[in-house]
Amino acid sequence: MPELPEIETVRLQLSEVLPGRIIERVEVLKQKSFIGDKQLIEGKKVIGVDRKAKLLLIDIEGQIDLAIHFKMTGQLIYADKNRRIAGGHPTGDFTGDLPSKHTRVIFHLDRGTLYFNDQRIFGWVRTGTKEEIRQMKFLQELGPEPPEIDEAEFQKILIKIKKPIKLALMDQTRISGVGNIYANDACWEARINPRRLANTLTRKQYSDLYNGLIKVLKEGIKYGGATAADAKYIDLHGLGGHYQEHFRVYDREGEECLREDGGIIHKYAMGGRGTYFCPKCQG
DNA sequence: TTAAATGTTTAAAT
DNA sequence: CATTTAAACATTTA
Repeated sequence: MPELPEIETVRLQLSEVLPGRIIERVEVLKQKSFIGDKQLIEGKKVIGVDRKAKLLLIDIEGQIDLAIHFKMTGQLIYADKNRRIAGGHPTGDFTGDLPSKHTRVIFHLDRGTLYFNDQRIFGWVRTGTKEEIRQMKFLQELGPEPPEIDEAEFQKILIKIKKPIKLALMDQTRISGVGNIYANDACWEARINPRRLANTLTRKQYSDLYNGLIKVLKEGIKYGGATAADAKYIDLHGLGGHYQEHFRVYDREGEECLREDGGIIHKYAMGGRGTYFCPKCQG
């Protein structure tokens, strides 16, 4: 569930258990999922857990970072004899036997175990010195994330982009952290058609969009991110977030618009991603 | 059987 | 060269 609120939720949860732990051994089950030298972190202590947009950064003693990108289906599960903390793409792996068939990397800790699972193998785990990680192309090209830019800066960035507003919001090199769910919901909040070109909004629309985006991102974090609606087994164990119960338009095709204007949420593909909107209030 | 899935990454086109 | 679009990546589920 890789979007800023979901990764932030994972960060907050892991911050409760990882600091102070020693990574005794790293077991790589899928070579494609691991980049770098595992010996850089073996035997080292975890200092803290940070995040940059959708990238999770685990701070390791000795100026080392462990960067983890979830992409579409990555998940991180911490398990010890007392509890299990899971975040990322919601699947039965959260509560089933570990390692599962999707486990790609296992971090054996002095107390507990951290599993990196990734169904589609798009995600990656990477080790490096803090400098090496900072120099990564991905981080170098990342734009600012919404909470750290104000309304004026937000407008300044978007007015230079000549593509549909929803795609502009999802362009990580311009604005980072926003993915498909929150881009869809932010457009609804601001009553803007997702297809509208980013450089053609009115002053008020930039303002509404900025506020709408901040609102849905904050709400996403508040509810612990989104978890697939069909992941009941996860809710039963208290391992899932609840933003999905507050979706404005995402995954609501055919349902009534929340504004009670009688609109029915439509869905179509734009940029290869599901795009949802209400033809009445986002016409 | 075909389509789609919370994201980049790379190649191609403009 | 900078910007935008399309395909690719690999697997599972509807």
